[in-house]
Amino acid sequence: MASDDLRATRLEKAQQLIDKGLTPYAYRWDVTHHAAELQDQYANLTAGEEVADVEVAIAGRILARRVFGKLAFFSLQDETDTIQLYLDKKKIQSHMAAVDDTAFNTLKQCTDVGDILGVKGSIKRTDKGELSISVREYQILTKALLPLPDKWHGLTDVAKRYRQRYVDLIVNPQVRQTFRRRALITASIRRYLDQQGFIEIETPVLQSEAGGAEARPFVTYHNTLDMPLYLRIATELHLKRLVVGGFEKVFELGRVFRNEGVSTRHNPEFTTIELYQAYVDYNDMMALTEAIITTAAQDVLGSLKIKYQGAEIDLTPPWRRVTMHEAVQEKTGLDFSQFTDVEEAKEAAIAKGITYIDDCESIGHILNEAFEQTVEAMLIQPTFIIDYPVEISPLSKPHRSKPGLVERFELFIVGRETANSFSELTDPIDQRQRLEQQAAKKAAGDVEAQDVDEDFLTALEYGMPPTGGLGIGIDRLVMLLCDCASIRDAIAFPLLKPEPSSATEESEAET
RNA sequence: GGGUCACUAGCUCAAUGGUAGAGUACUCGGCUUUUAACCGAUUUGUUCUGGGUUCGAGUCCCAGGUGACCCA
Repeated sequence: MASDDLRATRLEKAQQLIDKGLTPYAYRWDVTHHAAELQDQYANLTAGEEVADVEVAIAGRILARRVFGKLAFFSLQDETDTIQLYLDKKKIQSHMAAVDDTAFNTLKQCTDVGDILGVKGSIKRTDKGELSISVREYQILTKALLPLPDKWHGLTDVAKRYRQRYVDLIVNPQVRQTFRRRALITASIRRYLDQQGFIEIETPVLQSEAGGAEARPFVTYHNTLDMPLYLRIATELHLKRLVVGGFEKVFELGRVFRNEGVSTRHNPEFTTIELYQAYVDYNDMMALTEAIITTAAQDVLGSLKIKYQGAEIDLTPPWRRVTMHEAVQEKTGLDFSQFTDVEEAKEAAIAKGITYIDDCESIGHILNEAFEQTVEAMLIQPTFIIDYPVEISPLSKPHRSKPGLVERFELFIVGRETANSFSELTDPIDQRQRLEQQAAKKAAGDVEAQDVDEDFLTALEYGMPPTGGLGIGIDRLVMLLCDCASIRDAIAFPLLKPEPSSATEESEAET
């Protein structure tokens, strides 16, 4: 096959290096500069000008080769940027005679696009205006055996980009930028919370009961304890135990796992931050949500006016606050607070075109369906939807003035739920009843309902201070701030089905 | 879960049911200011998989795989 031919050619070149007493896989290279530094430092160097009395050393991957008889130009890419190498035969041969008396030929014959090269040299800007390193010495640090994708068209096959993210990262600079920004976003959030006096405490991923959210968990098994375990679906119940224990500002930024479908907005493992602050309520959490997200946007993008998939989003606080009832009434004309009977509410909703509500067992559930179907996608600018029905909020404190509702909000940006928060339910008796209702739904076959977490209830009986809690979907925040259309663009290694060929190899290996 | 679309050389893509092609990459030769370098030459295939229709299938039909988009 042709790919094997290409590989064989490169293996042959690696052997040629060995035959010359060189190695295709070096041990180290002293790097003094990065490409971006040099581009910046010599930005004012004019075309044709040289700075011969410096020596810089950089290393990176060869992205392009333009080879002439006694001169060559390579483009070298390191983590920061690319820079051109000016490779003059005479200069290289005179400096490298001791190592390889045919050093320029070796460079021409044994290097390929994709190889990793270390170079030392001085600085010049060529007559054509390209900043270059005028190379005195080089070393092939790593010989690549596989060719990079087409230099002009790049790698566009979406499946291949996700499966071979390393190739995607090499050839698509904007992908590197996304993951650099992702790291800046999480660092910004941690820094801000640290400044506010929060501490991060890690809670268990493996749990005997998966609670804190309505979702189907992954199941695993502990051999020596001989018991099933669940991968956490939320960090909520353990962080609240820490509040009971006396931590007043606590959070965890980490991975949770939900055994559900994959889409442009869902990956089975995703990252959330949950934080809990004693002695405050959901109003304080709205202010904190604004602060965390605007700080991250400023730190990463330097602006609160951002573009997402062509839409202008203005993150300047304060963000609009509207109750779920008002939002639904605005779109449908239905005032769900007027209904007293489930069937009556159902008929009214169906008349307005709301579908899939046959199984709804409460007015609150119908309201939520109406919200998801008519309002959610319209919430492009940041909007807090507040005051949810108690039936869909088993962990929130009852609203202090609106019966049937809880003190809860969700933040929507570009039509997507981005944060979820409530005044936490601290009454252990009420909490027990709500969890028992969940358990009854689970017993009736609802795979997303939670179990009664007895130890959590015990903790509440020792007394939890009034507490505001907040969860933010980090992947969705990264999507927003990095302009990613799919959650897979915000996750370095999203979950994919194994390729068919590797699956058959595995089944063969079993025997 | 349902619908639509895609899958051809390492990469990006062509090909009325009638000999599978181009660009790029690779290989060889030339070249000291290129930057998608250029010029000349050679080479590159499980057309996603398995069936079927047909004298003949990359193309039409059926089933499956993987993915994208939309809907739930």
